[in-house]
Amino acid sequence: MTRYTPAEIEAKWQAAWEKDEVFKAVRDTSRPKYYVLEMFPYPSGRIHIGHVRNYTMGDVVSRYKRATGHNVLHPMGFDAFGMPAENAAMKMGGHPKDWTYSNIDDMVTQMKPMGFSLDWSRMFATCDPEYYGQQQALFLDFLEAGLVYRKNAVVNWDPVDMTVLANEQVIDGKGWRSDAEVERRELTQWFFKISDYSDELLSALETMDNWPAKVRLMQENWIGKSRGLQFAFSTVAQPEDNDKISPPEGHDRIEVYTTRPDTLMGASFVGISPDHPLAKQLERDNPEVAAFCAAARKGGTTAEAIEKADKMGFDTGITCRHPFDTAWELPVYIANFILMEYGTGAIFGCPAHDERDFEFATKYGLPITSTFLPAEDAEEVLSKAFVPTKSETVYYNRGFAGEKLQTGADGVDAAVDFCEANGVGQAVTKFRLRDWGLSRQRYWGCPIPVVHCETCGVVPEKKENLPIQLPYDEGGAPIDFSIPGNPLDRHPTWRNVACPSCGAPALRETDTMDTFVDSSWYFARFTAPDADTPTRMEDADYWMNVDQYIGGIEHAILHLLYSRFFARGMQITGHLPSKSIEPFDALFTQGMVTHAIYSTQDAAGRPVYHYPEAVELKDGKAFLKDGGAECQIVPSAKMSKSKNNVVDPVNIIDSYGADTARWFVLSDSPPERDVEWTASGAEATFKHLGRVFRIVSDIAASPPGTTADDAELLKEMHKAIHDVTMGVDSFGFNAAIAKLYGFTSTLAKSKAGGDAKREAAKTLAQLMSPMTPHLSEELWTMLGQDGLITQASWPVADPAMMVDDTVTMPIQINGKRRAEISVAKDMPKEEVEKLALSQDAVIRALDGAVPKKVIVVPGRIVNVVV
RNA sequence: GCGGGCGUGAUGGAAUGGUAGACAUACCAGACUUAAAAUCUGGAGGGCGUAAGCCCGUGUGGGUUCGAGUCCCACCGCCCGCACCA
Repeated sequence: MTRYTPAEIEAKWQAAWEKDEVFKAVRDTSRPKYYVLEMFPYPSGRIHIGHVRNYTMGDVVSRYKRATGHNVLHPMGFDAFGMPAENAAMKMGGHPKDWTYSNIDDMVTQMKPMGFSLDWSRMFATCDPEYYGQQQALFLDFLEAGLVYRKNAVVNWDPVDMTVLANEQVIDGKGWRSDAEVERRELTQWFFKISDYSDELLSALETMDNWPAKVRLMQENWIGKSRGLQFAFSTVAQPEDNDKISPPEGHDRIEVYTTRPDTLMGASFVGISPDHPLAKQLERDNPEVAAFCAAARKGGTTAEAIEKADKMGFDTGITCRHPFDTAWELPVYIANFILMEYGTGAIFGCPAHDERDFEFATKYGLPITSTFLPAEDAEEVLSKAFVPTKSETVYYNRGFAGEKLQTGADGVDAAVDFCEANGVGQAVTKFRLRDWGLSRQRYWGCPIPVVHCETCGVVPEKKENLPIQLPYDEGGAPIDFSIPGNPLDRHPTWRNVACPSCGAPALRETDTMDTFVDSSWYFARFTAPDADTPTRMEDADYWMNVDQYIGGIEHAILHLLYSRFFARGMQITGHLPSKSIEPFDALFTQGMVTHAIYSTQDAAGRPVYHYPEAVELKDGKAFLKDGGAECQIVPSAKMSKSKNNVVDPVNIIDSYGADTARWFVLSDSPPERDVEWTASGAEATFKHLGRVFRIVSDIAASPPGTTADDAELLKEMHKAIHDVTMGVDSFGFNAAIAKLYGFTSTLAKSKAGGDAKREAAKTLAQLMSPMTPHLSEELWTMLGQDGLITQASWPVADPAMMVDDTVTMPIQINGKRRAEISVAKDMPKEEVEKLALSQDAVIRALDGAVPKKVIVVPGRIVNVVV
C-alpha cells in the first residue's frame, strides 16, 4: 500500500488541470453560466491564511457548479494601486511599480500550489496600463454623462506630506505618517455624483435577497435617508443705535433643515457652520470672527476628533425672527459642531429637545424651553435634554399656547404638514450620503485624464491618447519618493501637454484616482480582460452578473456601494447591460482566520510575544519550550505580525499539502464566522485525509462481490450525497465536512461487498472533491475511473434510496423522554400509540395514571400527556 | 446615543418547534509494540446510584405550547456598524 504524499499528488494533478486547461472560461451559450468571484487581493507580497479561506470558499462553489453542468467563470487579479507601494518606496527606496509587480509574482507563486480552479489567463492588475487606460476611458464617458464633476470641498490636509488624507489616515487629529496636525482645507477636487443615486441605491437594497441582511442594513444607514422641513429664518435689519448687528447684504434669510419641526417652538438660537456663506462674509469683515472660524475649523473630520471637540460658539450679534412669531428674535451663532456638508449648513437650536443644543445653550446661557409641556410649565428647569419620540404629543407653547398640534401617529409628519399649511417652509428629503471625492495627490494611482488649459479650461483628454501612463522616471533620473508631495506635480515634463481642444501648451491634471475606483468595475473587466474598450458587450451580457461574490465584511459599505454606483454608471454609458444594474446577485461575507497569541512578560511588565512553534501545549496551558515558563494565552485573536501569531499558508502546504489547508479552513466554524487556526486541528485534518487515502486504496484493492450489507451502505451513501450537496449549496461547508467524516467512518466499518464499497468510495471522492480536489483526483484514478474527477458530473441523491424502513421514536411523558420504540416507517398512528403505551418503561412511569392525550408525530416522536 | 447580531460541554461548534451536545479538538482507557510514534477500538454534560434508573442542564427571570436551544416579553453580558447628520 502506498502512502498519502500530498506533495507528489498535488503537483501531479495541478499539472494535469493546466495541461487540459480545464478552468479556462469560454463563452458557451448552450450551457448555463456561473460567475463566482472572491474580492481580489492587494499585492502586499504574502498570501495570508485569510486569503486561503476566502479563495477556498469560492473554489468549492466554483468546482461544485462546474460539476453540476455550469460554465464557470472564476478569475483572479490584483488591486494593485495604493499607498503601501509608495510607502515602501519612501522607506526602502526603489519604485512602487517594481515593488508591486514583484509582489504580484510572489503571490501568484504562493497561490498556485493551492490548486484553485482559477482561469489564470484572465489575470490582470489594476496598475496595468491596459486596465487603467480603460478606466480613464470610463472616466471620460462618466464625465460626458454628467456623473463626474469638480467642486471645492473641505478635506483633511497633511501640511508636512502635502497631501490629502482619508479619514482613516487621521489619528488623533494628526497625520498617520507625518504626525503633523491635520488641517481642514478647501480644495478643488473631482467627485462622482453618487448622491444623485441615493434613493435608488437605497430602494434597490430591498430586492437584494441574497445579500446578508447586515450588509444591506449598513448600507441603508450609510445612505441615511431622512424626511424633514426646510425653511428660512429672516434676519433682522437693526437701527443704527442698536448694539445688535445688521446682516451683511444678501443675507436677509438663513435656510435651515430640521427633522424635528415638532420642536420648532422650543427654538432658542440659530447656528451656522464656520463654512456657511454668512460666516465667510463676516470672516472677511471682522478679524474676531476670522479668528474664531479658524479655530473652529481646526482638527480633523474624523468621528473621534469631533467627539473630543468642545462646543464652541460665536455670537455674531445678528438676530433673526421666528417664523411663527415675528416679534420673537433669536441670536445667530457660528458654531463649530455644524457641518456645512449636511443639510443647509445651518440649524435652529432647540436645547430642550436636543442633547447637543442643550450642551451649547448651557455653555452660552441661552433659554431652554420645552415644547412638550403645557405653556405654564414650559420654563421648568431641565437637567438634560428630553429627546421625544417622533410621535409624542406636541404643544406649541409660544404663540400657540397649549394648542396640541399632533393628531396622527407621527408628530413629525403632522408638524411638517402644519408648517407647510402655514407657509413656513416645505417638506424635504435629505440623504447622509455625500458625493464620492476621487482625487488623490498621490503618484501610484490611475491618472485623471484631463488637461487644464488657460483658454479652454478643464478639457477631457482625447480617447486616442489613452492610456495616460504614469512616468517611471523623473526626467531621466529615478523619482525620489522621499520628498513629500506628489511626484507628478514636480515632474519636469510630464505635466506639459498640448491642449486637446486648442492645441496650445497646457498642463495635465496631476491628481490620481482613489484606488476604490479601480475596484469598482474590475468584476466587469474580467468578462473580457483583453477588450480594447472597458468591456465587450457580448461577453458582459453573457457572464454578468457575478452570481456569487465572496469577501470580507470590512467592504460592506465603501467598495460594495461604489461598485453598485459604478454598475449604474456603466449601464448609462453603455458598458454594461441593463440587467447589471446590481452587479452582484449574491454576496457572502466570510469570517477571519484567527490564531491564539502566546505571551510572557519582561522585567518591566511589558508583554513578550512568542511564535506558536516556540510554545508547547499541555492540558490547555502553554509553556515555552525554552525554559518552560508558562505563557498567557489569548485565544482567537486576529493575526498580526507584531503579536507573532501569523500562520503562513506556504508553511502549511510544505508540511501537510494544500488539501489539508483547504479542508481545515472550512471545517470547524460556519464560514461567516471566524475560525481559529490550531496546529492540532491542521494535524488532525492531515491524519484524516491520510485515513481516507488508506481506506480507499484498501477498497480499490479488494475483490468484487456482494453482501447483505450492501443496501445499508448505499443508503448511507445517498444520504451523504444529499447532505453534502445541501451543505455545499448553501455555504454550510462545516456541516458538509461533518457529514463526510461520518460517511468515511461508515464506509470504513461497513461489511458490504467490494462492488458497493467501490461505489461508495467513488462517491466519497466526488463529494470531497470541491474541498480536496487533488486527493480526490488520486482516489478517482485509484478506483479505476477514467478522466478527471474535476470534469465528472456531481452525484445525485436518489430519494427512494434514502428512506429508512424503520424509525426510532422517542416516547415522552409530559415532555420528558422515558422510552423509545423502533417501528415501521409507515405504521399507523393508532398502532404507534398502542405500542408506545404498552412499553414497560411507559407503564412504570405512568404508574396507573390515565393519559389525557397522546400526540403522535409520525416518524418523529410520541408524547403522552397525563 | 442610534442600529444590528450573538450567549449551548474543557474548546470550535451541530440541532425544518420534536431524543440537546452531531462532527472535530483536547482528555481518558484498551489493542498492537521491548518501547515510542503511527494506527485501530472504546469512553466521556453535571449530580446521586453497584446497577436499573432518577434529578438537573442551552446567560438570567417570566410567558406561549402536548413539547422551547429554537417563538414572545424583560433583564444581564459580549461583539459589530454608525454617529456633534440638525
